[in-house]
Amino acid sequence: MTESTKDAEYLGLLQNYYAAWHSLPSYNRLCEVLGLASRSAVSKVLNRLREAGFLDRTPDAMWVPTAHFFERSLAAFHVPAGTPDHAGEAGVEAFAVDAYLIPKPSHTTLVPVKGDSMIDAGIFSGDIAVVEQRVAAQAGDIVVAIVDNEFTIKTLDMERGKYLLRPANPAYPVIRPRGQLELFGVVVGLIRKYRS
Amino acid sequence: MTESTKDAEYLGLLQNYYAAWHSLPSYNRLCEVLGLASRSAVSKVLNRLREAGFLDRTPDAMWVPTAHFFERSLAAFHVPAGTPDHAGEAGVEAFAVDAYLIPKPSHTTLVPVKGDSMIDAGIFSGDIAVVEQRVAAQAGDIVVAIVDNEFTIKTLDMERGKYLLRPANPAYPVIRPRGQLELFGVVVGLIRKYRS
DNA sequence: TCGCTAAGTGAACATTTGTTCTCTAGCAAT
DNA sequence: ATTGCTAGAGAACAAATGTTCACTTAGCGA
Repeated sequence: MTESTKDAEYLGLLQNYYAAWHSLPSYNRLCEVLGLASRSAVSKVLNRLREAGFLDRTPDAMWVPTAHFFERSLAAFHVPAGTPDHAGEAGVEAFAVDAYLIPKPSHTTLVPVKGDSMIDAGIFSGDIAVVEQRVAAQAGDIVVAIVDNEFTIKTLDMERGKYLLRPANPAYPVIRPRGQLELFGVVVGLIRKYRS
Repeated sequence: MTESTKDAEYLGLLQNYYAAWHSLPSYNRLCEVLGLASRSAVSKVLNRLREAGFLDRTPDAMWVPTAHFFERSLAAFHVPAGTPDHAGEAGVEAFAVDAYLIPKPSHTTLVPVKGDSMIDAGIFSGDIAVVEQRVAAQAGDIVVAIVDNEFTIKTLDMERGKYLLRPANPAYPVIRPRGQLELFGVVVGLIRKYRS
């Protein structure tokens, strides 16, 4: 059961539509989106995509995307090294962004980054930090801490048995908490979006 | 115009349903999900949520969640001691990450980054670049280009009408393509994962 | 060339959809 | 109490839904 080229194209169109609207359209709309003239053809396409594992149905028979639907192609080559052989573009594998970045959704929060105190660590203002909430961390972890009632992102370090928060920017001072260090969570990932 | 407590509850139920199925149910199903007996009540709830900015409709009048729908306030979490002023910034719910980063799934590839030639731009070895494949780009864009049969990620710039590729690391030279510059795509996002 | 298969068309169908209307119950303010 | 207001119930409706059927077309191998 080879994945048909045409169906892959249909899947791409569906993914684009879903990315724009966060929802799958009705059959009538699908005719336009997929470039088909009849709803019965749409029905067949959807059933094929379900058999391929990209779609599923709710108990109410509504079409919904599966985890496979959200997988993206991950280029096998590295940048800049590597041998492109880009004609084939072979060796792309599936990659689910959400599952990769957020293994524990219930304990994870996305925190917008403000300020440039971690600029040398490649964390810029406007980035979004993926924060796993927990109370314990190790020296070397990048953490979200609460200092003077404000959230701040810094590298956690230890000096003579006491924790301190180290910025990654020489223009900022090291923070040595007076009492207990209040930890919001550990930064486990980073998201950045370019352009608007 | 106060945000009703009941509506907030309805919104939560909707968010739960959406988290489970990645789709909004039909009115009949919504009656069960929201605990209402009549579809007209459902209609009113949805319209209220639209006015509050959590829902919208496609041109085909289908209900879809808006960006607000996916937002989750930091304040919703228990923060140990104190009320940090997080300046009204809000987190985004986990499953929206994918849609946030990848507006055009079918033209997007994820490319692992190797090397430190873009380190000053906050792009490190091991990061994953979100690359939108296209042939045109503007000066200032970070692009994935093909130079000497190798993929490379650099900032695109123009000098005297000719394109050149500028690294974000003084240790690397500017690349001035001899002939035509071959573009693989434009970097529209970045993903980084800390620790394993 | 002949068939075979799969993909797409177009019409018909009973259901279901979402909307609109009127009506009732609860709540708040006076 | 009475008045107003809103949330929700319930019925009625035209319109749209998704499925099924028989039919056409295109591609492929023998």
